[in-house]
Amino acid sequence: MTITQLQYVLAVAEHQNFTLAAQKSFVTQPTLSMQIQKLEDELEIQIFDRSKKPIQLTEIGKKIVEQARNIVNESGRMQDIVDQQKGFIGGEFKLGIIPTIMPTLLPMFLKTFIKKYPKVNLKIEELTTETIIKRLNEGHLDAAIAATPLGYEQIKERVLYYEPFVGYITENHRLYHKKELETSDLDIDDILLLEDGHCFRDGVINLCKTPRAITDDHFQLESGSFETLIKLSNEDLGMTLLPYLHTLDIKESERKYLRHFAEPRPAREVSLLFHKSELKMQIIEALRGVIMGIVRGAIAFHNVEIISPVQS
Amino acid sequence: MTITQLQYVLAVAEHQNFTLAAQKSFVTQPTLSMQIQKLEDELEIQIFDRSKKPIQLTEIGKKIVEQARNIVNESGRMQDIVDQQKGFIGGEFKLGIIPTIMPTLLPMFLKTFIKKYPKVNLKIEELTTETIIKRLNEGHLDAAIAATPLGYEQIKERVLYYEPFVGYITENHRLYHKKELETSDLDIDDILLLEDGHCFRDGVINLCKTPRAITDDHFQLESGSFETLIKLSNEDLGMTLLPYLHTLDIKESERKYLRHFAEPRPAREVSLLFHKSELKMQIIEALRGVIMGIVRGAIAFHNVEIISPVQS
DNA sequence: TAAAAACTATCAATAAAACTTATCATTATT
DNA sequence: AATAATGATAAGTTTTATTGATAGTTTTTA
Repeated sequence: MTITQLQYVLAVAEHQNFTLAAQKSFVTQPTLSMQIQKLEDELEIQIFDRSKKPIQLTEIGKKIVEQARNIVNESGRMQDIVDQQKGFIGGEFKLGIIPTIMPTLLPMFLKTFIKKYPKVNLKIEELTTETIIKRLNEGHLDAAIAATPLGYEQIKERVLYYEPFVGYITENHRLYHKKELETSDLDIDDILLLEDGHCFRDGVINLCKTPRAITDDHFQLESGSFETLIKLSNEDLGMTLLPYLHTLDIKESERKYLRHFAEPRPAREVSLLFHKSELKMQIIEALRGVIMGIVRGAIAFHNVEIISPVQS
Repeated sequence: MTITQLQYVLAVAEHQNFTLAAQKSFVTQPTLSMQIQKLEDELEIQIFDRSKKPIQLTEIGKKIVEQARNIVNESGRMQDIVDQQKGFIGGEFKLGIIPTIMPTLLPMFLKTFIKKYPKVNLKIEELTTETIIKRLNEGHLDAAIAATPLGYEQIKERVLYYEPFVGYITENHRLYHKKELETSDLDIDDILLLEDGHCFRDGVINLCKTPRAITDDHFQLESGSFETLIKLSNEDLGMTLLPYLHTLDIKESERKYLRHFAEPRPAREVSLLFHKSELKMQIIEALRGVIMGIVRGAIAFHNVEIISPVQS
């Protein structure tokens, strides 16, 4: 049994197709077929059920894949150990970010990060939370930034900051004349929300359970942009909640519609996610350090109470 | 990086000698040298400091070895997974047993075990607790039976049974005329004990802290046999404590010296030990099943209160 | 339903690697 | 200083992984 064979198995398990898996592994299809057969012969089991199309894992195959992933991960960590010892922070690093965090957070830390760690070859992708989890489990992402808590067994979460929501309320709304909002003011049917996991923290109001928040009788919204929400809100279709950082670049003419909350402020928890195998942990820690530093900076220059990073 | 290379590294780390490590790995010395160099080149670090004699691990080398052991263990588990799926219980299994448990316990379960699991090629070695821990960590033992608790980070313990101690008290001893002993009767300076970890359980009296129990002013004892203790006791050098199973084959003429304890009986905890990686877990479970069954049997045929297996 | 496409297995040839024997260089031991 | 022990190096051999070509299936398309 070789590590290479295990990598081939993982590739086939993932793509459910020998030819494609071979391409992704940068070998020809016969190479991959033969190596997998060799492994199957050695273990005296069938890993894949080739009669089904697309190819399926056998029962035992699923366990083999799980263990193979484990071994391949642990092998990958060998280089991590060396890097860590050398104090080397570098190499390819794939980071996923959800759409509602990407435009506000990324510009804040990217420049600082690539300047501080020039040897890291950062590859950033905008992905949904669902895709992020899948990619992290498959090892195609090294880390991700998303709204939490998610509570996946295989994924670790490190809170970066809590981002309060700010109400966006136009003239004709019943709450327009309130100076400060209370969580008790909120009527769930009256708020325009995005689909991804916004959690009002500490269980004040937990909106996690509404995967597609906007399911009014009249319309459904699947856009991922707060711009859309603002526009809809301007059309008097309801109030909306914007994460604080998004409110920083709202047009001057619309700022008058912003209403902050009184304590306890509803907020979304934004965390750095990574696989529990903790591969490339030095880079993850470096990234976390940079972002947390930036967040502390943001507090200094803006409203101290707006962004509250986790104590540590 | 290959699994074979990692195995070579482990061999050298263990034997501190390339030539010997090569022999143990069933390859020639140049093969091993070259493969290790290749790995060092690939990782761009030195794993071994060849200037020191015997060869030493570098700082980073120690971490590499730790991770290598991890990967090799996980690789070994692949066959376990297959075996488990097939319901196959077989292959080589190396079991260590401490000297004070070996003669009484082994005859009780060996026949049953090899009959029930004929495909297991059991290799049993009598070893000290210290050696057992070392071998389990190095992967040269699959499991062991010893007095517990030991509390090693890397080693898991599964209690097999609690074996009460029975006093052996000759005519001239002050306690000879007591029908039943109390733990409060015991005078630690007056008892002949073996060196290995006898623990009076539940903190009644904890003798774990006396690594070499017999350190009288007059003599020291390093024998590992209760026979010796009995003979010394017969010479009026003090009373002794014998594990219950050892009292079963004491000569008729000496049985009159045996004194059982009143509750709470001091006892030693006897456990099955194995590495936390849980390699060959099916065989370990099979072994545990057989021994626990035998212990239950012993209770049925002897004194129910003598051996109390852990509830489960 | 026949033809085309997609996909995996097999075979022979080749490139890469792991391994061996022989030998050298260096470091301990006598 | 001689000897033994030990690891590195070199050249040659064996083994293994990989490739390109192709055959055999199954699925998709026309």
